[in-house]
Formats: sequence, C-alpha cells, structure tokens
Amino acid sequence: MPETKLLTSGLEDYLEEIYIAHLNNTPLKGAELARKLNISRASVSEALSRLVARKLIKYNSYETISLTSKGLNEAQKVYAKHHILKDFFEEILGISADEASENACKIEHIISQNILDKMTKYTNYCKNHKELLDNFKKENFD
Amino acid sequence: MPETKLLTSGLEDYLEEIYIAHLNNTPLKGAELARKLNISRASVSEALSRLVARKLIKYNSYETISLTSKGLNEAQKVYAKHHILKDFFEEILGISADEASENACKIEHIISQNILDKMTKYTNYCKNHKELLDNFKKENFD
DNA sequence: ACAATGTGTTAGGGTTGCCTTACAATTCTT
DNA sequence: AAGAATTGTAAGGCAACCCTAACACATTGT
Repeated sequence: MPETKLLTSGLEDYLEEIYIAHLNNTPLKGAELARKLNISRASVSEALSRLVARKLIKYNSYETISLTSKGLNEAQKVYAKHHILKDFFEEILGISADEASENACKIEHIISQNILDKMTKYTNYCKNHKELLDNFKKENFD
Repeated sequence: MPETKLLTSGLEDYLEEIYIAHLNNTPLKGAELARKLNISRASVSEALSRLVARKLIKYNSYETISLTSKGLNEAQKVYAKHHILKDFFEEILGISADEASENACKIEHIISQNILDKMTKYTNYCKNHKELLDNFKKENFD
C-alpha cells in the first residue's frame, strides 16, 4: 500500500486516455492526446516527460505513446475506479452517461479504495434486486 | 448558475472551516485555522487575503475571522455537499465516520449538484426502507 | 510593566500544471 | 524532392498552493 502517491490527478488523466487508446488499438501521439484532453501540445509534452520520468510510458518524439507494464498497471487501476463510479451514478442514481463519466473522471483520483469496494458490492447487490431500484425510480421521476 | 468557479478547492476548505467555527460560536483566528488545517501560518495569511479579496470573509489582523453574507452563502453550500456525501457513505455504504468525512472533504469540491441532489433523494429513500439496507448489510459483513 | 508567548506578515523559494509564441523536426502530399 | 501540414519542444509567463525564516505586533501572566 503505497502511502506516497505515485501520480497526481493530472497525470492519471493522461494515463487513462493513453490506456483507452491502448484498449482501442488506436495509435496515440502527443498532438492527438492534446486534442482529446483539450490541452495545449506544449503542456502535453511536459506531462509526457513526467510520465516517462516515472517510467509509466515509453515515448520518443513522433512515435506512438505506449504504456510500460507499470503504467498499464496504474492505468488499469484508474480505469477500474472510473468504471465503478460511472456505473454507480448511472445505474443507481440514474445519471446520464455523460455526466456520470465527467464526475467519475474527477472523483476517481481522490476517493478511497475502501469506499470503491463497498460501492461495487452495493451496485451489484442492487442489480440483483431490481425491484428495490424500480421502486425508488417510481418515486423519483423528476 | 456561475460557470466560472468562484472558489478553488483550497479556498473552499478554508471557508468550510471558518463556517464550522461560526456554527460553534467559536472565535477563530488565523493561527488556529492554520493548526486545524495543518498548514503554516504564512499560507493561511495568504489564503485569507484571497478570501478577503473575493469578499467572502471579513478579517483584520489579530481579530476574529468572520463571514460576509456572500461567504456564508458559499460556505453553506459547501457544507451541505459535505453532509450529503458523508451521510451517504456512512448510512448506505457503511463507511466509518472518519473515512466518510475525509472523502467527503475532497469530493465535495468537484461533484455536480445534480448528482448530489439524486444522492440526497436516494439516501432518504433508503432510510425510509430500512429493510433493503439491512439485507445488503447481512450479505456483506466483511 | 515587561518578558514570554502567541499571532501575523514579508520575503524568498519551490512545485505542479496550464498557457502562448516561436521555432525545429518530421511526415505527408503532390 | 519540396513545400505544406503536422507534431514536438523551448522559453517565458502566470496562478494557486505550500514552505521556512525572520521580524513586527499583540496579548498575557506574574
């Protein structure tokens, strides 16, 4: 259990986006990443250096960004968190996919693992007992 | 709906602490605030200037910090968010008070109002249907 | 009243992270 | 191959936070 945080929120966002490209088998370069995250190429360039320094990605100018195994590991953790949160927001609270994702993206960096674990169990429990949720929804058609 | 954020996360933390002192009728000075937040007196001094500049607090050296009506308003909003999150974590997910509070403290600054609203309704719904929660808890005594 | 203690500010630093502008290197297109 | 387009990097800035050290000012206690 690393008490010292390896990654800042910002770097986790970059890493996550790189991971998504990896999942999609889509080659990703800095400029494209900048577009995706709505950040200047210069800032992305800096961030990639930081990620390389921390040995989370491999990257040489003009080439495709790739994850090291350490980076893949970290990215998967972040991505899993994202998923748990998004799922909860959507399925339990009935939030739209976009809003759920947006919020998950910010919260994933700071919420404790313990809460995420409980949340996972909870969401699963509710999915297996649909009737409970249906009742809630019935009472809350805004 | 102010699209431009009035307060950064950091300033919201200061404001919240000031608000709690206000609720408790406890006079609060900079040094005490520094102790509470575990931050140097110098940093607190800076932060207070920023809060004064934004007209959220009234403050003169060596006097007690007080909220303007604008500040009170903002503080109440932050505090309400904190409460909703903490309550949800504790009551629904069964998280300890400390951990619930710690997490709420970070998430309150970034989560959308819409999600908080739904979360409030949801928590209330569950409180009125205890049996559902009891079942969940029975299946999840870690 | 005056020393000890507590409080606040300034000055000088540091980090992260973002920006723009300008230039360099590469790749694409014709 | 050569110019156009894309991509990357440097340099210089800025804001939010945080720190320590040193000093000024206030309050308290004996």
